[in-house]
Amino acid sequence: MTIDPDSYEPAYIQLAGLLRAAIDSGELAPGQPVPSEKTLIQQHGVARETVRRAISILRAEGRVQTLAGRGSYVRGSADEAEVVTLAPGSRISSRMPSPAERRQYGVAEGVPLFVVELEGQEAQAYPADRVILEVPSLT
Amino acid sequence: MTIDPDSYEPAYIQLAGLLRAAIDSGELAPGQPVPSEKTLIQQHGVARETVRRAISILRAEGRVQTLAGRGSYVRGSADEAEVVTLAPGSRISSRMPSPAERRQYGVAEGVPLFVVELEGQEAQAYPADRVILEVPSLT
DNA sequence: GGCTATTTGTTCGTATGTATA
DNA sequence: TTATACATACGAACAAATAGC
Repeated sequence: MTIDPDSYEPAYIQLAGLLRAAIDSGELAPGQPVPSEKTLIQQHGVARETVRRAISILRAEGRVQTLAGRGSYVRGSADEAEVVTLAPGSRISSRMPSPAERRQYGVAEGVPLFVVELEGQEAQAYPADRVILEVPSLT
Repeated sequence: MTIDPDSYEPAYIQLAGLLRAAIDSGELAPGQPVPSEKTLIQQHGVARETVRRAISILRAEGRVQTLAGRGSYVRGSADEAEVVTLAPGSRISSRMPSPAERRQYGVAEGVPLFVVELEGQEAQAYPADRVILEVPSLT
């Protein structure tokens, strides 16, 4: 699989696609490191910015986790997600957090934020990569 | 308000903060254009990439909308959001969509995706910038 | 503790293409 | 057509974090 610089599709999108496919196929299994930037630059003959943009896409999709000075690692599909039960009448929105919200709620870079609002109560927020919301069953 | 290149805080984060504050304070009102890249480069004495990264942050937060060849514009806070009612037993997660998902569900660039799963049914997905999820009241 | 190699993070410069006015 | 503005992509440099010795 190679990257076509003349494609209508930007190189960083192509590279993200290659890496996404490798993850989805199991070629890159959870816990395994994604090849380093330098390796990807050499393997695909692209610039560093192209590699970094591709990685950032996978990070935002929750597929990999990047550690400064170490590398990027494939995340498990359902690693450890806390289940939060929703109260009746709750309204849920999701968006990217501001830095202040990232700090306040402990949200990783590139990860969306859940905002749960309930009439007469203060809004609650959760990192979307570590929390699943649940509507209680009737039983 | 100025940007300090020697700060521990990256210049693009500082600039995003300045612009965010300008939007939140109403100095930049909904519908108004954000200053152009060239203007921001000159006003703050930073490189183009610094400006572009700052803008991309605001875009991901849903605060601005960027139109190629024109500029970035401040988005209205609660423009028009569809309310989707959740069935009992639903489980909700949120993440950035892959390109295929963006096409399939009509999600704008930099906007998270809601994924609603219900036992025994196919998962449903919604663009998080146009949809609010609601847990029905008991009444 | 330090030192070194590796890797990611940030910033600048430059160039080309595309879309809009 | 020209000017403006955003999108992509290359190269380069230095800083910061990490790991191993």
